Amino acid sequence: MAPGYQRSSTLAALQELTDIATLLPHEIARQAGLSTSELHALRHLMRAPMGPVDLARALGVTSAASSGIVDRLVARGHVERRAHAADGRRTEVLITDSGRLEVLRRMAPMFAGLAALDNALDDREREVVERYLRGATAAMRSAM
Amino acid sequence: MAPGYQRSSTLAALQELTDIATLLPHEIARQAGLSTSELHALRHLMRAPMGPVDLARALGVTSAASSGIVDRLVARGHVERRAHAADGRRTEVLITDSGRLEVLRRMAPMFAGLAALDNALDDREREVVERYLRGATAAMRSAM
DNA sequence: GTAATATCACTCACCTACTTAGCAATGAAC
DNA sequence: GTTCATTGCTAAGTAGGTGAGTGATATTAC
Repeated sequence: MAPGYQRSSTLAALQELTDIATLLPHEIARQAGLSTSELHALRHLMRAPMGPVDLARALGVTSAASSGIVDRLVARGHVERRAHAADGRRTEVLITDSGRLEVLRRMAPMFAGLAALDNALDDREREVVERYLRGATAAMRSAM
Repeated sequence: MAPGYQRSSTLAALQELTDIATLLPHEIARQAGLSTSELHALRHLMRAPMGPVDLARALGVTSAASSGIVDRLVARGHVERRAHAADGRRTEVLITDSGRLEVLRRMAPMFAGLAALDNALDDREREVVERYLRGATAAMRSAM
């Protein structure tokens, strides 16, 4: 936290949360024997299949790096490549059950905790929390 | 977010915040011409000088890597090494004005936004937000 | 006081995972 | 049919990490 800004308990809590949020993917990846890029790739692919170039954009890397990430995930049986139905240039990368499970079982404790936390909020509290979270996101975007 | 868990607006907002929080150091580092490890080193050193091994622990890297990080920051004029007053094995790494400014001026918009957000909370709201943030942190720790 | 052990900070060799540049195949626009 | 754009890859090079080892220094045990 910067000098000149009053350090409040909410700002301290936010700092701790964002520090943990940065560490978590590294730790989950380490447990799963993956790099953080591989883990993030699996997280994106859990939502829907995507092509390597789309995956590159989602991960913020080049298409060359994306090819390598997909190669390594294929080698582990976590994803598979398929030809695109309509566009001969493209491939589609789909997560396998192995890949999906690798992510889910490690993140399940977090999801359960977050769901319980969320369910404990009443409507008014939820509104306050959401406004704060969106405000914090906007504040961070202003430095980007 | 995992299937089976109800996706609420607060969980969506939290997801967006944690994604941004992960991207922000990369973007700040890129703007400053630093690696993310170098940026995090500067953030730690803004609080107090520390030795390379302490810095290694704080950053989660080996002492070899820490030496390299310090080397590169010295080369940029962002830190300096000094001999330790009492322990001949140790050095102390101190941030310079250049290094401090490099971090602060890029993060100032975020700090200002977060301070404004914080100041807009009344006591009851603050209690709700802090409880939520600490709960979210605990949920993430449970997956580590 | 001396020896054994531990710690600090570094160097070196090696490795991983990225980038840049370039290419072949394919699709879009004309 | 030609030109331009996109996809996805390979090859070469780079950045930044680790593990192992080293010398200097401090601490502990005797």
